[in-house]
Amino acid sequence: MLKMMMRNIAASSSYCTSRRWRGMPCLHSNSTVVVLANDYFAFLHSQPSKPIKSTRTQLEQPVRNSPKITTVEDAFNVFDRMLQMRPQPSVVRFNQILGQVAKLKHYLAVISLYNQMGASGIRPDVCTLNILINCYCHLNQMGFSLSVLGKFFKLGLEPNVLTFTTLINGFLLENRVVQAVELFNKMIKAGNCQPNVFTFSTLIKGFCMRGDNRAAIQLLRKMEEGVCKPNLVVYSTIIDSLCKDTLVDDALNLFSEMMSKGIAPNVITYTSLIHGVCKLGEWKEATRLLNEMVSKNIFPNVFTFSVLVDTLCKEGMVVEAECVVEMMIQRDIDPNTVTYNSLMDGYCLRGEIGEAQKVFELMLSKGSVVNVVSYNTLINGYCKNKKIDDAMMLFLDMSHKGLVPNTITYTSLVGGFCKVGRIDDAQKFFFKMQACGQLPNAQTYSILLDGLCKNRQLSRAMQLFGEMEAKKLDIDIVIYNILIEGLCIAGKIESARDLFCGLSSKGLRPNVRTYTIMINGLCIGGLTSEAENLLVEMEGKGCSPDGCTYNAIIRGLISNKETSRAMVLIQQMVEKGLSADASTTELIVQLLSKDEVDPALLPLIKESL
DNA sequence: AATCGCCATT
Repeated sequence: MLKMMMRNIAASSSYCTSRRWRGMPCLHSNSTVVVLANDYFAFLHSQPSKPIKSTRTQLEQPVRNSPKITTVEDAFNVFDRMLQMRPQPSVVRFNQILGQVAKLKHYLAVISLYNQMGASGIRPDVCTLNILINCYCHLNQMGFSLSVLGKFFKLGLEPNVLTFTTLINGFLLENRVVQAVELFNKMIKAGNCQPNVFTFSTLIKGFCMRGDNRAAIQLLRKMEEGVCKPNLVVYSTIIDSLCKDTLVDDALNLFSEMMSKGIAPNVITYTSLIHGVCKLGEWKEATRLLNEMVSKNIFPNVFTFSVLVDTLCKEGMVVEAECVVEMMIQRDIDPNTVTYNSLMDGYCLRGEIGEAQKVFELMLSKGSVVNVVSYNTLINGYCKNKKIDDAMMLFLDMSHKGLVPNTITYTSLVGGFCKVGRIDDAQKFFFKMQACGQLPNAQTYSILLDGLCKNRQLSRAMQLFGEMEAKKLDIDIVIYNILIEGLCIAGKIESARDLFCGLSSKGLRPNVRTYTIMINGLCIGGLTSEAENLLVEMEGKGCSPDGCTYNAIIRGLISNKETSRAMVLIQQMVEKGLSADASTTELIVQLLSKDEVDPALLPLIKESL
C-alpha cells in the first residue's frame, strides 16, 4: 500500500492539472499595465454616483422570448436580427447574447459583437463592459482588459465589484498574483467597493492554482472573522486544492469544519474528496464517501464516475474501470469524452492498444465528441508501443477532422520516432511543430535529447541543450542525467564530470540516477577509485545507492579486474537487501567458472544471485 | 435582466 501511495504521489506531482502556474516565475511584474491599473484606482475613491434610473420600457421583452442560443451561429443570427429591429432592443438583450457567447468561450466572437454594437450606436452599460473585460482576461489580454476601464470614464459609468473581481481573476490567470492582491487590498482600503464572496473566492482560487494552500486558508480565516462569510464554493475550492496535493486528511478536516458551520457539501465537494482518496489508493475510503453522499441524497455524476474510472485505470485496474462504466450506463449517466479518454489511457498503459482503439471506435459510433485529448491519448499509446505508423495515421486523421495537434501531440510523435530509432524523422517533427506554431516544452526537448544521445548525436544534443538554456526553459535533473549519460557513453568523461560538478551552481542536486550514471561512466573510463569515492560521497549526501548503483560499480570493478573490491561491494549490496541484475550475475558466473573467486565468498555470492 | 467563483482526461 505504501508503495502504491508513493507512486501516486510521484505521479501527481509530475503532472499538475489546473495548477497552470505552480512554480512558474511571474513575468509581468513591471509592465505598463500596472500603471494603468494604478491610475484606475481613482474610481475606487470617487463617490458612488446616484444609481441611474432604469430606462426600461414596456417595449422590452423578457429573455425567455428570445430563442435558445446554443451555438455561436445562433447568437450571430439573433444578434443581426436585433440590430435591425426598430425600436432597437435594450442593451440588456444585447448583454444576454454577449453573455451566452462568452459562456461558450468564444471570446473573440464577443469582442466582435461588442464592436458591432458600437457601430450601430448602442450604448454599452456596466454589464456590457464587464463581459468585455472578462473576455480579454480569458484571452490573456490584460492590457486590453484594463483599457476597457477608460471606456467607463468616457461613458460616465461606475465600475462595480464585478468589474474588479473580473480584473483580479484576469491577473490571476496571467499568474500576476501580486497585482491581484494589490487590487484586492485597494478595494478594501477604498471602502466604497468592498469585495464580496465572489471576490474572495476568486483570490482564494488563485492561491490554490499556484499550490499556495497556506495563503488560501489564511484568507478563509479572514473571511470567517469578517462580514463576508465563506460559502460552499470557498470551502470546496480549498478542499479540492488540498486533495490535489494529496493532503486528504487536511481536506477531510476542513470538510467536517465546513459541515459543522451548517454548510452542506454538494456533488462537487464529494468528487474532490473521492479523487483525493482514490489517488492514494484508498478505495475503501472512496467507497465510504460514495455511500455517505448517497445517504445524503447527493448522487455521483459523470464527473464523480470519471474520477473513479481514471484513477482505477492509472492503477492498471482497467477491468474494474470497465465495471464502473457499466455501472454508469445502468444508472443512465452517459460516459463522456473524458471518461472514454481515461479508459483509453488505461488500456494504453497496459500496452493493450487494440482495446484502446476499440474504445476510440465506440466513441465514434456513439457520436461522442472525439477531441484532441482523445487523439493524443491514442497517439501516445501507439508511440510508446513502437507503432509509429499507426500513430502517424491518427495524426493525419485528426488534422482532417479539423483538430489542431498541440505540443503534447507532437511530443508524443517525436518520442515515437526516437523509440524506433528514426532520429531524423523525430527532428523533422520537432521542426514541424514549431512551424505549426506549437512550442516545444522541456518535456519535448528532454525526449529529443534522449533520442539524440542514444543515437550518438552528441553535438546536436548539446546544441539543443543550449537552445533550452537560451529559451529559459525549466531544465531539471532529468535533462542533465540524459546529457551526462550521453557524454559518458561517448567516452567524454571529462565533459560529463564538468556538467556533474556544475549542477549545484544551477541549483540542482544530483539524484540516485545521476550518481549511478557518473559511477558507470567513471568505471568505463577505468577510473574505478574515483567511482568508489563517489559511492561513498553520495551516501554522505543523503542519497542512498540503489540496486542499479551497486550493479554499475560491481560490473565496473569486475571489468577492471578488481575482483576483491567487487566482492566487498557485493557483500555490502546483499547486506542492504539489494541483489545483482542479469548482466552482473553473468560477470560473477564467469569469474566463478574461471576460479577467480575466494571460495570463502561463495555462500555470499550465491545469496546475491 | 445581464456580467464574476467550485469538480474530471493527454
